[in-house]
Amino acid sequence: MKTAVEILSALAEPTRFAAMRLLWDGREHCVCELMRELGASQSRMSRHMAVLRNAGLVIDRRDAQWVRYRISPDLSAEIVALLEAALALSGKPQRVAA
Amino acid sequence: MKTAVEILSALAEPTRFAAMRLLWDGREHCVCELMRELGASQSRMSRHMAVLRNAGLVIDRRDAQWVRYRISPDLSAEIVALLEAALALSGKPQRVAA
DNA sequence: ACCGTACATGCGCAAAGGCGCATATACAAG
DNA sequence: CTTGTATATGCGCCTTTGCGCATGTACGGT
Repeated sequence: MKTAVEILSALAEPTRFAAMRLLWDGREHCVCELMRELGASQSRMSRHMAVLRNAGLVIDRRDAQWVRYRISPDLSAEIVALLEAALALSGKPQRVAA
Repeated sequence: MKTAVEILSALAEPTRFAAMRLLWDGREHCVCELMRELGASQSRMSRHMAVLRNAGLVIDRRDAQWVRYRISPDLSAEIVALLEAALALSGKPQRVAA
């Protein structure tokens, strides 16, 4: 059982959030691709993906040398709504209250 | 301008998240009330509220000895959607992917 | 068997975050 | 002006977190 705070913590990091954005296309992405796209080192990317996996947000699958990550197919509707809201937010940084 | 990660970071802490839940009724709440409800010390509560304020999620108003906090009235629809999704999540902890 | 690619992880370090304690500030009341 | 209540903040401490480096592991190809 993952709490809301656990989910939010997993998302509250730039590299992880960017990875979720990339994975949000629903397709599989290997770590090497995420590394390249996000300009992250190998160990760094691997650890961040482990955090997202532990949060239940993504799943991984071994495919030959590669490990393919994708958005967990078992996400609840509530979590999907949270992710959609967060990703919608990222495009347009918010003006602070007047 | 607040980024999605900044918003998520502000929410990714149990006391702050709980405070947002309390404030979500739209009314004003003084720090002393939040302290009592959440079982937090005075300095702790004060600092957490400062984080939420800096994230643009709440605003404060001095009223005699008290400082009344409330949800910022200037939240974008996107942030409101994020908060609603997060708060909806908190009631029902999520089962991890099978 | 050896090598190359892809990924995970132990280790140590440095930075950030959360906390308590004490103190400072703001305000009301007497 | 002093006292009491409410809130903010400087300071130091400790824990957590993110990172690089090196190494371990998994797999395919030769």
